[in-house]
Amino acid sequence: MEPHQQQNQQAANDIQDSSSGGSGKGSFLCRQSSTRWTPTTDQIRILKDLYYSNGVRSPNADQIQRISARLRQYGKIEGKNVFYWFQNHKARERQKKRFNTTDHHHHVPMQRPTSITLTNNKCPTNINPGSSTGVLTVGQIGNYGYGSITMEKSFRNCSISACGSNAASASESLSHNFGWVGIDPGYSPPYAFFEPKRFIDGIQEEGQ
Amino acid sequence: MEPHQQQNQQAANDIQDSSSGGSGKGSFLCRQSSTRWTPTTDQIRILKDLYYSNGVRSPNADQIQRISARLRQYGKIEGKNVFYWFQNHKARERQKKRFNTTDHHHHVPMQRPTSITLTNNKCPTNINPGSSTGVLTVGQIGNYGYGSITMEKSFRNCSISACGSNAASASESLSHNFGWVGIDPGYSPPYAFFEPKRFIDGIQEEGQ
DNA sequence: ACGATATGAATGAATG
DNA sequence: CATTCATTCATATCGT
Repeated sequence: MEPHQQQNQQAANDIQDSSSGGSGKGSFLCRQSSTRWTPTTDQIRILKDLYYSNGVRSPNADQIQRISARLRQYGKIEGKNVFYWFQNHKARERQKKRFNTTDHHHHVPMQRPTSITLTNNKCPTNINPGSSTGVLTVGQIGNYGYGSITMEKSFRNCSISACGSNAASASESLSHNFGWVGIDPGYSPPYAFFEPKRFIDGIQEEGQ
Repeated sequence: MEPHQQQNQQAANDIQDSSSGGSGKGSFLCRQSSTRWTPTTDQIRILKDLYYSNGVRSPNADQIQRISARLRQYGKIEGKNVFYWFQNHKARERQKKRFNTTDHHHHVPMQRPTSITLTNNKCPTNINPGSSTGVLTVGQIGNYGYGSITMEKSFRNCSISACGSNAASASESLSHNFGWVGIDPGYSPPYAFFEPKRFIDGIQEEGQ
């Protein structure tokens, strides 16, 4: 993100409203997919300000509305744009950090290398805490627990296959089984609607 | 959501299994590297059909079993996939509406007409309904016509051609729409198949 | 023009 | 059910 944002851009704006245009692109009938939202500098500035100065990471619906309403002054924008922006910004900051922690900053492709892409995420053995790339993290409004990037629960990375327990799951891959985490009979979550664990195969026991 | 259906579909994934028919094809071992389910177009079509035409929102374990069994003929799939699909689809439909609408539906104790209810079709560039590749379109079905299954996209190096034996599935797509898993086509109960309230709070047919 | 990168958008999978 | 995370696709943009 920081490396270089798109600095140019006309603030002007807002562009074509709908349909239209046909800017080149070759295909008409572009259904909204073309011309994805391109934030203006002002919008980006405000978004980053919210992100870094106000600690906003995952705004809820209400906040999103407010934010998008505010940003609308600077160009066309929708709620989902704001939503995705925060999602992406957060995810990418994290992702970038993940590569940077264990190793020195190298130029890692980190993106599908056009080849094998095993994408084997190395379980970050130790994420060095406190490397908040300039994040101020003031206050941390009402977020859930994550506020700072540093304390993210990245244990999720270890993913399903490895983390665990036995490698037994690897065996059934040829069948129709589910490499899904083993069920834990007897485990009844408080908020149990029915979890997928229940019906996966033939198990599908009673309703909890 | 659907403006561009992506991903290489169809299974065959499962690691390098037998490369029957895989032939040279450039690089083998492309292997999709993803452990997550990638629904085929047919599977998506059916799921949407269930969702929009049959009002299926939160199928219970039993329904999930049947649905997944039915979808299995179009590609690898498991119960949890169906479960998650409905969960996500429903959640996103709501969420999108939530932060995109100008109207705050805050719990107003009484019916106060003052609410704005802009209800503007926030749908960015609404796609004309009914574009869902010929699904039946019974009842009202909110918009969400985004079908665009025909759209072809650039795949990555890892082509999926070897995947085999589907492709034919596209043909029958228009016929058996109503042939729901265990139900006789022809009699399509609105929401008959799931019993009201299973073990959780009934949420199923609330809205639309 | 391409190729690489940055980033918007979408969605499967989980968790609370 | 809502929220969040991870992954991947699609495309705008920049560099050479």
